Amino acid sequence: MTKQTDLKEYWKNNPRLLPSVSIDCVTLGFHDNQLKILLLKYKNTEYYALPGGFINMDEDLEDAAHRILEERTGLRNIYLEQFHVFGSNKRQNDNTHREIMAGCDIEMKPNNFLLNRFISIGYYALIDFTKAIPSPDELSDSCEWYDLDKIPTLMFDHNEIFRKALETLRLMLDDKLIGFNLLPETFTMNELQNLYETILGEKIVRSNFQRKMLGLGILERIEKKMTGAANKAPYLYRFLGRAYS
Amino acid sequence: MTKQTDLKEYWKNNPRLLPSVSIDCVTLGFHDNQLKILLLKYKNTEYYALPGGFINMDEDLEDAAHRILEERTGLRNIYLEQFHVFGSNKRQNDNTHREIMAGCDIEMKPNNFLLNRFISIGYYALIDFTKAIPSPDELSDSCEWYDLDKIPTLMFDHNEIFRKALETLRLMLDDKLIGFNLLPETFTMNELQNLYETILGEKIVRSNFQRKMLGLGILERIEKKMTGAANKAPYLYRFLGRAYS
DNA sequence: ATTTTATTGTACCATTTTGATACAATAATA
DNA sequence: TATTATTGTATCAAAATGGTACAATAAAAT
Repeated sequence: MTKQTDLKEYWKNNPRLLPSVSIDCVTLGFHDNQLKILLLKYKNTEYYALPGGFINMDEDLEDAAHRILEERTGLRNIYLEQFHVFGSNKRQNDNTHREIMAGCDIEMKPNNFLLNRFISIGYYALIDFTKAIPSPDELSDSCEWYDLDKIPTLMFDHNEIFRKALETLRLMLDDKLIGFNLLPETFTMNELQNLYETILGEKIVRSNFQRKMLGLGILERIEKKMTGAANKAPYLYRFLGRAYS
Repeated sequence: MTKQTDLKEYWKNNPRLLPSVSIDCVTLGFHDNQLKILLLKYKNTEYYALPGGFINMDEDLEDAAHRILEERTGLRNIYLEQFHVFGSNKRQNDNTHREIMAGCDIEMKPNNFLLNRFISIGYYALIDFTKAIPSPDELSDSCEWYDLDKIPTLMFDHNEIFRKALETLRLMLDDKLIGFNLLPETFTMNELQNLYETILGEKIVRSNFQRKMLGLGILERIEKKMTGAANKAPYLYRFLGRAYS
């Protein structure tokens, strides 16, 4: 499915995919003290979108989400969580689909698979920015990180999907200790705090944050990190909780 | 679709429903200090199931869930919340479907709609037990309340769906103040506490619970309720939060 | 009519958690 | 050696929570 002719054949015919159901992924990474989201831009259009895809006929929903994310990031065993299903009857737009396909020189017959109604299952993925290798799919010419405050207008209801993902993430952050999935193996307390502040969108008092985190008993203190800065060197920490799959 | 012949026609043919997607509802009520769940039993079988259904081609997902619940309870404007999608590839069993249909004297052709793969979107519904009028669907001969600790083995993955619903409900109880949907218009503090204890599965110290609930500023104190018991009469309260739709 | 009983509403105190400030320690620089 | 910026931790006040106590009271018992 890498060659253009194969691609055309694939999307012209109705492939063996589970009808009516799609997956959209809100894929978050953390870099330069900023939360970033991975977005696609379709070839020869101004349409931005969340990475997404469909479910193979014999594929578990969960597996499909992992497969889709692996194709966009190169990463396996990503931390992925379902957060909502978007099922409005009018969430799609046939013309948009046609323009996207036209951008790839693919003609859509009226009975094309994509022109059916789809509900979309939203997953959010928390990944280690340093390990991901974003790569566009066959229909898009870019797959890039965007700052959360610079998200462009997205296709269909994808902006709403993002909003709901962030809302859920904020709700679950303390409860499930999932923030660590966004950091590399080792990190300083300051990096962890910046992550929390960015996700929650509010400042936290440094000493209290440190007390809380250390009190959870989930951090292993490693050696000090000599940053080269003219001040006391911070410790590095490692997250002791189970690695999520 | 009330007569038997219509029913047969309906299920024999592939109706205009959104393929691959079903809805299952964990419908909870509170009565006699017990949480109850609404379950169906299919005609002439030993199969118990959550009330569920399908989505019409032009129907919003949310609307479909409300419609399905209205058919089983007679209630509109139920408090309904999506909590998870169940999408394992092997969650269904064709023989079970055939037995259920056989119990209704309906023959299933190999290409019958029901024999396709479905993912199921789980909703939990919190309803006022006193207002609901449970009524079975065309395929079942009973639609009844069961105590949570007396739930029989359910069809497919419905026991897991229930478990996940309860887990989500516990998580959301304090955060979203949704428990009130399970009570009638007015209630005593004791009834409210019993509800919380039942959902959370643990005892709460009475005075602290009262302090917490009154402190939220969401309860209006009405007149006293003369229970006829030989003790101080409790106040009745009304929930001041917005009524959920 | 008075006492008894069970439950309610609330006060009270001890403990824990949280919010905010202060300060000694320290890696690099001046 | 002093300076600077940041870190790790201590400390204190305020708020929230857990637990006990007790007066109030509706109906039943005496």
